[in-house]
Amino acid sequence: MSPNYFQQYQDADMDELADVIGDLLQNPITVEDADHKLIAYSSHGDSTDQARWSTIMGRRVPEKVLTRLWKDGVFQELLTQDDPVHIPAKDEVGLGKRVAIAIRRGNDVLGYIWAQEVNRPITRDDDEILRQAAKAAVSRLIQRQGKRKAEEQRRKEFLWELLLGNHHSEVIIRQKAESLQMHLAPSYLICIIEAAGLRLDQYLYPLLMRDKLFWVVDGPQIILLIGLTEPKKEKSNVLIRKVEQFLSDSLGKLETYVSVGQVIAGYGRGYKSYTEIVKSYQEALHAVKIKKLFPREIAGIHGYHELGIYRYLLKCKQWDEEQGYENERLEVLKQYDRDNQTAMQETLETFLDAAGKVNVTAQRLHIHINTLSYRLRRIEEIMQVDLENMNQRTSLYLELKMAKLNEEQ
Amino acid sequence: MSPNYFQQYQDADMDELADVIGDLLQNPITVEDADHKLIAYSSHGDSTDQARWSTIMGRRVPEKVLTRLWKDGVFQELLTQDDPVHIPAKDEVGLGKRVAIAIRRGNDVLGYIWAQEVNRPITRDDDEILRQAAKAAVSRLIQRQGKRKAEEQRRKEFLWELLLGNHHSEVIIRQKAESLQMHLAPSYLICIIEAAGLRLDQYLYPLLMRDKLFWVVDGPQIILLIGLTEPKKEKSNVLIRKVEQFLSDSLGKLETYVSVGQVIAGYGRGYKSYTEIVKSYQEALHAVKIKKLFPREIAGIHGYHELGIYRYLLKCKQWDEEQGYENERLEVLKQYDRDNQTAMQETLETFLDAAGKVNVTAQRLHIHINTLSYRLRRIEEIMQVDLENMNQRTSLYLELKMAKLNEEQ
DNA sequence: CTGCTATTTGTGAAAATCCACAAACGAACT
DNA sequence: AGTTCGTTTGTGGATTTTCACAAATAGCAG
Repeated sequence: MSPNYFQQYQDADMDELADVIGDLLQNPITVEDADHKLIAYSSHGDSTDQARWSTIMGRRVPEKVLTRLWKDGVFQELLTQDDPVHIPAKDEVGLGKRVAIAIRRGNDVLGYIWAQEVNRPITRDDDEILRQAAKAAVSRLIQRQGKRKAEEQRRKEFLWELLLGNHHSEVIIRQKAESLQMHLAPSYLICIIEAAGLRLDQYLYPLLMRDKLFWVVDGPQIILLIGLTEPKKEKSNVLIRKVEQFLSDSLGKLETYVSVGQVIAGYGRGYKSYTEIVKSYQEALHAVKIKKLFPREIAGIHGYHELGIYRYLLKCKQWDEEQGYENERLEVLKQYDRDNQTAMQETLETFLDAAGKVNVTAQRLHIHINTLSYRLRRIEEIMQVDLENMNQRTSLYLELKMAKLNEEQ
Repeated sequence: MSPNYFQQYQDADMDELADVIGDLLQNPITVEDADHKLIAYSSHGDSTDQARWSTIMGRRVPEKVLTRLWKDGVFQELLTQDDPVHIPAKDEVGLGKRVAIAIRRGNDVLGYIWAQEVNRPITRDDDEILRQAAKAAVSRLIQRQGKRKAEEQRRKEFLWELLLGNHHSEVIIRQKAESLQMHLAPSYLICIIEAAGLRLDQYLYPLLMRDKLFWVVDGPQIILLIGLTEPKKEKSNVLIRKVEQFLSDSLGKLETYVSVGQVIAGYGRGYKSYTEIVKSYQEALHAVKIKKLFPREIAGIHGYHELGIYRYLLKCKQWDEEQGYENERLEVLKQYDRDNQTAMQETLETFLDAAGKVNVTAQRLHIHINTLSYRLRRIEEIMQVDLENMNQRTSLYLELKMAKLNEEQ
C-alpha cells in the first residue's frame, strides 16, 4: 500500500501542486488543460528543454510539438488509458524524454501532467505518484473549466451581439474582444452549416479546435466566424480558400453521418471591419436559404458571392409580386404541358441550364437531338419568344427559376 | 349686291339658324363641328336620307360616310376652299345629293353646314346664302368651341388624376368619366411618347383624332390613354397590336422631323380596371427611362412587358448599392483593359449580347474568330469565370448591363 | 376504321464551332 | 538589336449545330 502523497496539500493551488509533484519526482513538471494551454509549472526546475521552455513562454504547447505527438500516437494513448505514458525524446521538435498522464473525470480528459526526465529517470515506481497527482488535479481543473465555460459563454454572447448588429463602434468591439481574450482576425467572414437533427458543434469539435474558430449554435445551424490568422496576404482569395477547405473537411465528415444534401452550408462575403459582421451573417443566411430552394442548381456552391443570378432572384420575385406582375408567357407553356402531357417547361429549363448547348440538353433529357430542336421551335411558337435573343433568353431563365419558387413549396 | 340674309337673326341660336337656312334653301340643313359631331339641324324638313337620319340619331356623322367622303376628296375640297361644294349622291352609304360648306375662321375649320337636296335642287345662285350662313355660324361655333375646350380641359385634368392614382373607386371613376363624356374602353394601357423640343400634340393631332385618344402633355412627353373600342376580343394581343400600330405611325411621322433616336416611346401593361391606370403609367415611365439608358439594347422595343432583364435591372442595381455589393470580377476586367489598352469588356459584352454565338460576335467586333476565342479564354482566366455555365453567364450579363448604368451618366 | 395532327426519330448535307498548332506583329525591357 | 510576352491572324481537321425532308408513332374525332 503506497502512501497518499497529496493528502496534506488539499488546499494548495495548481502551481503549488506542480511544485509538490516536481519535488516528489525531482524533475520539472508542467500542467496543461485539454486544449494544451499552460495551467501551471513547477518553479525550481533549474534545467529544461526547448519544448517546455516554449510552452511556458507561449502559455501553450507549440503547434509542431502537438502535431508530432499526435502523429506518433502519444495522445491516442493518453486519451485511452489511465496510466502514465513514457515518451522517448524527440529531438527534432526540441522535446526531451518525459512522462505524461491525462487528468480525467470519467471519460472526459480535462488536461495533462508532464514530467520531464532531466534530473533523474522516472521509472514505473513513480507511476503511482503521477496517478495520484492526476487525481488531485481534477477538482482544480473542474473549477478552472467552469471559469473557462463561463468565459466561453460570454464570448458566444458577444458573437451573437455582433451577428445581430448590436454594436456600431469598431473601437468598442475590439476593446470588448480584447477583454474576452478573443483575437479578432484582420479579415473574416461568417459561415453557416446546417444539418437537421445533428449536434453540429459536437461533430465538428475537432475541426473547430484545429482552426481555433469562434462559433455559436442556432437550432440546426452552427454559425462560424472564420478569420485569417496571418495578416500577411491581402488577397481575399486566401480567406475564401480557407473557408472552402474548412467546408470540404466538415461536409466530408458530416456526410458520413447523414445523407448528402441533408447538410447545407453557406458563407457571406469577407470583411475587415467587425461592424459589418451582420452583413456577412445575413449573406450567409441568404446563401443557405437559396441553397435550400435550389439544391440542384447551385450544388457545390457555398459562397454568397458565387450565387450569381440566385442572389437577385428572391428580390426580383418579391418585386414582381409587389407590382402584381405575372408571367403570362410561362403560364401559357405550363398550360400547354398540362393540356398535351408534354414536357416543354422541363425541356426549356434544361436547355437554358445547359447554356443553349443542344447536345448537352438532349443528353440530359434522353431525347433525340431533333426532338429537342422540334420542341424548342414549338416553345418559341407557343411562348412567342426568340431563344436566340440574349435578353429574352436571360429573362426566361430568371422567370423560370422564379416560377420554381412557387412550385416547390 | 345680294341681300344680307341673316342680319335679323343675330341673336338666334344655332338651331334657329339652321331653321332659317333651311327655310331659305327649302331643304333639310345639318350643322356639324370640325369633328363631325352634330351641332344643329333644321327641324321641319319632312323627308331626309339615311345619312342625315343616322347623323342626327347618333349625334355624329357615321364613320363609313366620313371615310367615303375623305376617300372621294370631298373634305379635301371643303378644307381648302371657301365656297360650297356640290356633292353627288352616294347611295352605297345612304347619302343623298347635297351641298356643303366649311365654317371657318382664318385657316381653322370650325365646322360644316350641310344642305340636302331633296325638296328642290340647290344651284349656284344659292351659294351666297350658304356663304353668309357659314359666316353667321362662326361666332356661335367659337363660343361652342370655347365650351368644348373647357370640357377638354376638365377631361385632361381628370386623366391626370387617374395617372397619379388619386382615384381609388372604379365606380366613381366611371361616373365621372360618364359626366365628362369620356367613353372608357373595357381594356386600355398608357403609352408615352417623348421628343425634346417638339410640340407632340400638334404633330400627332391627326393620329390622335383618328384613334379618338385621350391624352395629356407633360413637358417633352405626351401621355396617351389607348383603349380598345370594340370589346369583342378578350385577347391582350389586340391591344398590343393597336398600340404598336399607333407607335409605328407616330414614330414614322415624328422621325421625319427629328432624327431617329431623339424620339422615345414606351407603354405599360394593359389593364381593365381604371384604378390601375397609375400602374400602367408607371410602367410606361419605366420603359421610357430604360429606353433612354439602353437605346441600343432595346431598340425597337416599347412595351414594359418586353423589357426582359432590363425590367429588373434598376431594382437589382439599387439593391446592390443598398447592401454595398461590388462586382470585383468586372472591376478586374476593366482594370485589365486600362492597363493593357485592350477591349475585353467590349468583347465580353458583345459576346453575351450575341447569346454566345462566336461568329456573330466576331463579325460585330470586326475581329478574327480565333482572336475572339483567345480573348474569351483570357477573360475566363482574368475574371475567374466559366462562360459555359449559364448561371455565371447570366449574372455576368446582368452585372455588365448594370455597370453601364454608372459609366454612361 | 380512317384521316388528321402533334410528336418523335432518322438521314444527310451545309454551316458553324472547337481545338491545336504555327506564324506574325507590336510594345516593353535588357 | 534582340528577347520576351501578350495579342492577332491563319490553317486544318474533328465535332457540333442547323436545317430540310421523310418516315414512324400515338392520340383523337368523325
